[in-house]
Amino acid sequence: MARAAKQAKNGVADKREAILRAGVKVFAAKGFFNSKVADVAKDAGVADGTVYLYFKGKDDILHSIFERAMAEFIAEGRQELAKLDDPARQLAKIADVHLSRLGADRSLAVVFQIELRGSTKFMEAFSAAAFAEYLEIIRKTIESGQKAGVFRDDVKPIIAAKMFYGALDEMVTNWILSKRAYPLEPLAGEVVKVFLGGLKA
Amino acid sequence: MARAAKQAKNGVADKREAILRAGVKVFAAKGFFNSKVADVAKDAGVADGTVYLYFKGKDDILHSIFERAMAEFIAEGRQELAKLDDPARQLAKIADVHLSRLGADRSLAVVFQIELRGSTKFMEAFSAAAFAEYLEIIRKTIESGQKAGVFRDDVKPIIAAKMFYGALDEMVTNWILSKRAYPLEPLAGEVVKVFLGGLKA
Amino acid sequence: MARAAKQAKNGVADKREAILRAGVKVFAAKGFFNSKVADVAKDAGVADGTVYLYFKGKDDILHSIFERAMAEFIAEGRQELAKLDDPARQLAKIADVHLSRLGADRSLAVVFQIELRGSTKFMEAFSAAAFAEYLEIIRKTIESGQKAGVFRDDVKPIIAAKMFYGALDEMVTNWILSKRAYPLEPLAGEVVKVFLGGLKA
Amino acid sequence: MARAAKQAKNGVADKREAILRAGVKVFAAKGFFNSKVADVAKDAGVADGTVYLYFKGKDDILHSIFERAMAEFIAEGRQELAKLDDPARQLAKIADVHLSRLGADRSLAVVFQIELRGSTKFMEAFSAAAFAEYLEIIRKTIESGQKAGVFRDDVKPIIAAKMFYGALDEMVTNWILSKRAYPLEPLAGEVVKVFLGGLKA
DNA sequence: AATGAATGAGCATTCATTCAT
DNA sequence: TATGAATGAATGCTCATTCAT
Repeated sequence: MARAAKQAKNGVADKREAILRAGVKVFAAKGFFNSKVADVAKDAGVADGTVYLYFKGKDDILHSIFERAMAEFIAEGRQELAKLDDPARQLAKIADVHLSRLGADRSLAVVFQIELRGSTKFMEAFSAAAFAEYLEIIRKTIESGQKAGVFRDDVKPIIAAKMFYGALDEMVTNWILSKRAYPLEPLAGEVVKVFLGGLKA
Repeated sequence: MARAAKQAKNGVADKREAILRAGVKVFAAKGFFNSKVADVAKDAGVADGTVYLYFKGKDDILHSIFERAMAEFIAEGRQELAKLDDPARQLAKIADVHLSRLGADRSLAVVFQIELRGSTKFMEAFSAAAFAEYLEIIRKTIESGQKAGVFRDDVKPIIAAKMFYGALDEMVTNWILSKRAYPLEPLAGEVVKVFLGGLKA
Repeated sequence: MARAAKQAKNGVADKREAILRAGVKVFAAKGFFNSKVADVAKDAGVADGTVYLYFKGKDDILHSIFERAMAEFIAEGRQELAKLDDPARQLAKIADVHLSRLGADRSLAVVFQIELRGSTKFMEAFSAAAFAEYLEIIRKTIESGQKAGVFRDDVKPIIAAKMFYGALDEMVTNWILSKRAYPLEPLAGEVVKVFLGGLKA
Repeated sequence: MARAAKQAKNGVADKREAILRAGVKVFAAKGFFNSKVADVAKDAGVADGTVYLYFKGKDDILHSIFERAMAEFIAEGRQELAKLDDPARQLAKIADVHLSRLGADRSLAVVFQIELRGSTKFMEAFSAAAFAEYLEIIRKTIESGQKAGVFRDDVKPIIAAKMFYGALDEMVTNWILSKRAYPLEPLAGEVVKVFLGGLKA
C-alpha cells in the first residue's frame, strides 16, 4: 500500500475513531437525547457535516459504539473461554471480563447501562443481534456444564444464563449510579460464588 | 357528601387516572422521548392543556407513573412479606410479586424496564428513592436469613440482593423484548431455585 | 330603589371597579402583554370567568382603564379651565392637572405612558377618540390666546398644542423611567415658563 | 480579497441586513407582539432557523433595529452639530435631523414611536443607554447656549431638553397616527421657532 | 474528504376565553 | 351572578440533516 493511501486510510480511521470516542464521552455526560450532533462533532474536532461522512446519523453513532464495543467484548470473551475447560471457571472468566471491561471505562458503561436502554427501538435492534450472541455464549457454557455433570440439569440453561447476565448487569448499573467510587471488578468473584453455590447455607 | 360534589371529585380523579393510564400506554408504545404530550392527552380523552392542570409537564407524568406503581408494588411486597417467617419463602414471594405484577401489565413493564432507564437524570432521581427502598427490602430479607442461619454468611447481603434483583429484572426485560408470548410469573420459581440452591450439581 | 337592588348595583360597581384597579396595578407591574387575565382576576378578588361578565376581554380592560381615566381627566380639565379667563393661566392649569394627576398615581401613569403605546392598534383607536379631544382643548386654548392677542399668531395652534402636550408627556415618561423619586407636579411651572417665554435670553 | 470570499462576506451581511429590514417592516405593520419570527424570516427570504444564526431571538431583532438606527442617528447628529457654533442653529439642526430621518422611513418611525415603548423592560433598557445619550446632546447644547448668554439661564437645561425632545417626539407620533399624509420635516422650523421664542406675543 | 451556513420540521407549554354548574 | 375546570389555538426556538463550496 502506498504511503499516501495508508495515511488516508489511517486518517479515515482516526476520524471515525475520534467521533466514536467523542460519542461515548458526550452521550455519557449528557444523555443521548440531550446530546447534539454538534457537541459530538466539536468534541471530536471535526465539522458537523463530517459526522455524516462516517455515520448515517446520530442513531448510527450510538449503534456503532455498541457494536464495536460488543464485538471487542465478545472476541475477548471467546478467546479467554477457549483457554479454559472447566465451565465453572469459564463463567468466572465471563464475569471477570464483563466487570473489568466496563469497570475500566465509566463512560462506556454509562452508555451501555443507561443510554442504550432508553428506547425500545434500540433495545429490540440490539437484543436481536449482538446481545443475543452474548447471552448465547453464557447459555452454552452452562449447557456444557450440565452435560459434563458439574451443573445441575433441572434448570433451563437459558434461564440460568439470563440470571447470570442480569446479576452482572445490575452490578454495573449500581456501580454507575453509586455516589461512592469503588472498583467493579472484584465483585465478579462474589457473583460467581453465589451463582454457583447458591445462597442457602 | 352531596352527589354533585362526589361526582366532581370522581371526575377529577378520573382525569388524572386517565392521563396516567394514557401515559403508560403511549410511552410504552412510542417511547418517552418520541411521545408527544398531545398523544397522551388525546389517548386520555382530554385537551392538551388539561394535562397541565394535573401534572407539571411531560416529565411529571413519567415520574408519577413510576411513583404510583412503585408505591403499590412496595406496599404489596411488604404486606405479603409480613405474612411469612421463612426468609427463603420471603424471597420466593418477592420474586412472585415482582414477576406477576409486571407480567400482568406489559405496558407498565415496558415503561419500567425501558423508558425509565433512558436518562441518567431519571435513574439518579429514582434510584435514590423508591428503588433503593425496594433493594433494601431484599437486602434485609437476606440478612435476616443469614442471622437465622439458613443463608450462608460469607456473602455481603447487598451484593446478593443486587444479584437477585438483577436476575428478576433481566427476566422482565427479556420477556418484554421477546417476540414470543409466554407467561412471566412461572419464572419466579426457577429464579429462586437457582439463587438459593446454586447452579452447581 | 330597594335596599337589596341598591346593594346589588353597588356590588356590580364594586366588582367592575376592583377589576379596573387591579388592571392598572397588574399591567403597570408586569406589562400588558405579560399580564394574565388570571393575574388581574386574582388581584381583584374575583374568579377568572367573572372578568368576562364586566369586560369583553383583556383588551377591553385596558381600553376601559384609559377611557375612565381620560374622561375624569378631561372633566377636571374643563371644569378648572372654565374658572379661568387668561389663556396663559389656562395652559398653566392644564399642565398642572396633567402632571399632578399622573404624578399622584404612578401605576396609572405607567399604563398611560408605556402600556397604552405598545400597539398601533391601541394608539389608533385611542388617538381617534379621547386623546384627540384632549389635544383639542389645548389647541382651542392657544387659539383663543391668539385671538386675544396674548399669544403670537404666526404659529399654527395645532402645532403649538402638540408641542405643549409632547413636553408634558415627556416629563411624565422620564419621571416613570427615572430611578430617582421626585415630585412630578412642580415641573408644570417650568414647562409653562419655557413654553410661553421661549428659551431665548 | 478573493471574489468568492467577498461574496460570502457580503452574503452574511446581506442576510443580517435583510432580517433587520424585514423586522422593521413586519413589526411596524403588525406590532412587535403580534409578529411571528416566521413572518420576519419569510419577509427576509430566509428560513426560520436562520434568524437565530444572526440574532439571539425575537427581542434581539428589535434591540438591534433600535441600536443600529440610534447609532446612525446620533452619529449624524454629532457630525452636523460640530459644523455649527450657534446653539440656536444647533437646536434647529437637531430638530431637522430628527424629523427628516424618521420622516423618511415611516416603518422605522413606527417601530421607534410605538413598538419600542410597549414594554417597560425595553424602555428601561433603552432609555438607560442610547436614549440618554441623545437627551444629553440636547442638554449640552442648551447649556452651552446658556453659558454663551443666548439662552435664558433661569431654566434647568435638562428640563428644557426634555421639553424639546418631547415636542419633536410628539410631532413624529402624530405624524404616524395621522390618516393624512404630510411631510414631517418642515415642522422642525415651527418647533424651534416656538421653543426659542416662546408662545407669548 | 471536509466544511459549516442554511434549512425547516417538530413540540412543550401558555393563557384568553368558554360554559356547565 | 359567580365560579373555575376545561379547552385548544398559537408560537418561539432547537437541532438533525443537507449541500454548495
